Amino acid sequence: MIQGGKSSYQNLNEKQREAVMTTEGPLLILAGAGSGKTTVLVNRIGHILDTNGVFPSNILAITFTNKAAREMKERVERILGDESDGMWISTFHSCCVRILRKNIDRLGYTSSFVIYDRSDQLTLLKGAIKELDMNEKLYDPKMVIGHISDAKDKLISPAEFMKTYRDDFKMSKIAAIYERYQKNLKKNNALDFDDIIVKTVELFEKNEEVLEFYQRKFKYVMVDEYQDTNRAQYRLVSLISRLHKNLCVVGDDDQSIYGWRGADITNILNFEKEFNGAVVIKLEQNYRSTQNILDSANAVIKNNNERKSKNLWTDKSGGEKIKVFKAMDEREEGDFISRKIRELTEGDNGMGDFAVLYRTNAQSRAIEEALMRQNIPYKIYGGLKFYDRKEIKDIIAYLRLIQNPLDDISLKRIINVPKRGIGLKTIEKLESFAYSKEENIYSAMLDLEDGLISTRAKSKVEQFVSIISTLMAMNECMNISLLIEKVLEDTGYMEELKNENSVESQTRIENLKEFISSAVEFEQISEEKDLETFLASISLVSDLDSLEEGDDYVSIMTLHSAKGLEFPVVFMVGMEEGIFPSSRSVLDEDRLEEERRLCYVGITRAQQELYMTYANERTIYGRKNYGTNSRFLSELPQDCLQSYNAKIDKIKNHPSSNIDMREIKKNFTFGSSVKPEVKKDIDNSGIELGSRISHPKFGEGTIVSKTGNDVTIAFENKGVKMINLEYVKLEKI
DNA sequence: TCACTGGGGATTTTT
DNA sequence: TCCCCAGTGA
Repeated sequence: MIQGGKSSYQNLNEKQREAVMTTEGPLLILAGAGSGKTTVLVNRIGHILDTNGVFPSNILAITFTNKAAREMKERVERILGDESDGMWISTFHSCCVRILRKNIDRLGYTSSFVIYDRSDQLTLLKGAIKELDMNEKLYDPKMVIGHISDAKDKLISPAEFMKTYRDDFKMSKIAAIYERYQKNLKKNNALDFDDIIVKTVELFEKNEEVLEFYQRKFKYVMVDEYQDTNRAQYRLVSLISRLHKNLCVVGDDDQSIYGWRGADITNILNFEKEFNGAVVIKLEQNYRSTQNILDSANAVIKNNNERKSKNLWTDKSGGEKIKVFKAMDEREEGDFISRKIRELTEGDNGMGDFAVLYRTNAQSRAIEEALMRQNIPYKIYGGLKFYDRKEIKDIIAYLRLIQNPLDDISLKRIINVPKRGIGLKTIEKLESFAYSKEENIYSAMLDLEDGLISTRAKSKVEQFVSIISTLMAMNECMNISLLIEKVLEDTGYMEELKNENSVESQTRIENLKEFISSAVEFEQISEEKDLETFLASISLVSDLDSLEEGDDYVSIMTLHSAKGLEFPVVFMVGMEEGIFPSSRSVLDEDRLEEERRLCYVGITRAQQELYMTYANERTIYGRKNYGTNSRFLSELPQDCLQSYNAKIDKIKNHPSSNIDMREIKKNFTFGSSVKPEVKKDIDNSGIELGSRISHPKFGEGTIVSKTGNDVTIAFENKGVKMINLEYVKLEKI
């Protein structure tokens, strides 16, 4: 039945084969970096299908990224061909969207729901705060979104949230905002990213027969990157697999770097406890990197306490040493990298062999400038995403409104884009009118009462309605790419851009054209070709999906974005205390361990060569900072290293800083830009870890860490702040 | 309604 | 430093 079926398992190592053969019951595969987990998953799927009575449609494989899903799908198709039809290999989100489209009416939404991204969320949330007559200054929307998202990750409903924080003034206000926000989402027939998971769980828990349907369907469930799952995803997975119990999860606790996004590392650490009779298989043989690279990665990660022990090994012994370079500043750091790349491309390496990885996006500029100076082609991942561009968001807003007229957020976005003389006042009136009738803005616009708005405004609104309703009719009979062109034309959007005739408007037009071609491509490859599916698919993609390895350019990106990728030569830059590990994590053991895992992820991206660089002096947000080497550098084994010029210092937090971290976290404020007051007026020798000082503005505090001229101080009632000694005079107490 | 300005804030972000 | 947003004046 399967081409090359069993015989191909001969290429697997013993552990891998064991993982492939273990198909029944709960299975945890601890797959170290580069240990061939996708190969195992793909072969395992093939093996499951060898079993009598199992069909492709009985298999569900879940990944986090589209890229991973696509890769797995391709590889499965390669060994199974048409046999793979009907199998679900998709991301958590697209799998849930698929389920919701069918059944969400049971939760009071309609199947034409739209998906809100982060900026839509923010708009909606600000509206909710306003409706509740609260002050945005006090309830910072980003902070509130954080709390809401956190709650959703943990499946905490607004009501439960309220109950938990009944006695906490501020948090109970946030609970009220959460409740209103959720109500408004529903009113707009919209889901945010978190809802996609949460609502699916809700659907399953409230509708036994729906759950049963999927439980029966999916006899075998596989989850990739299990270390990144949150509570909600954990719940989802355990619900679906409860009947057959054939749940296989693959993950690496050492690569858990999304804790701050709600990923719950205990999901993987406690798997054996949660799922009775679970088998655990460790894949420790690495096929990617040299021994030196692996030794370094192992040595760094060994400093973490919270982990399942694991030791990567390879039969590729030796290899190039890890090269450490100390630069004067970020400019020299960049030049070192571009020189090295030039040098190595004289030999066997192509531009596509290199990646430059940094901790924060802000670091990309110095790197870009250096690469440009040497005329090195590069591609940057992250930063402003294609779908985040204004013109793309505008056209998407039009499409969303056409699909789902309940979507007030999209309507408000484009009602006056391009300018049609419908101003803020008019929109406000329309909104409160709609609100009073418990309707959405668009439907309110369909039958306007006389005298509500001026006749001038009224005729403008009617024009707008007529454009949209025509487009809605067109959607019924037209394919998407054509519809998009119609939208751009009929709304006057394209015309306005053309009239502007600037370089900027030109790129916007280019981007819109690219958007149209993405629609054309969608029409060619997708089974369902309706607007609904198109909009969902673009809400669920990221720029990272477009990364193609082997191309002739250097890839530059954050360490987070690099997870799952590999490159022959990797540069990890900005290896300085305060940058990496970030100054926000050095005070907290858990966060520091996550930074260390991020470092582990970075190191294990390298196949042959790894460079680590740091700078003495770095300008951050227009201010000079002086740094010391990252503690992670000092954790590397000496005999794996080759240093150009660096003497690596050991970094330690003050051991006896007997400060209660929980207390500090409560009112953690960071990076208050302390204005230059008194110039260098401090005897640096007076600043020691643990010593008590007094700050002109913040009062008394204790010094908890020190890097160059930056000291971090825990203040009695102002939380923790980082102070640059160059600008502020501190008095020793 | 729109263009300008000044203040404040600025990890990481698979979907 | 650079970008976003709220507030202001024409």
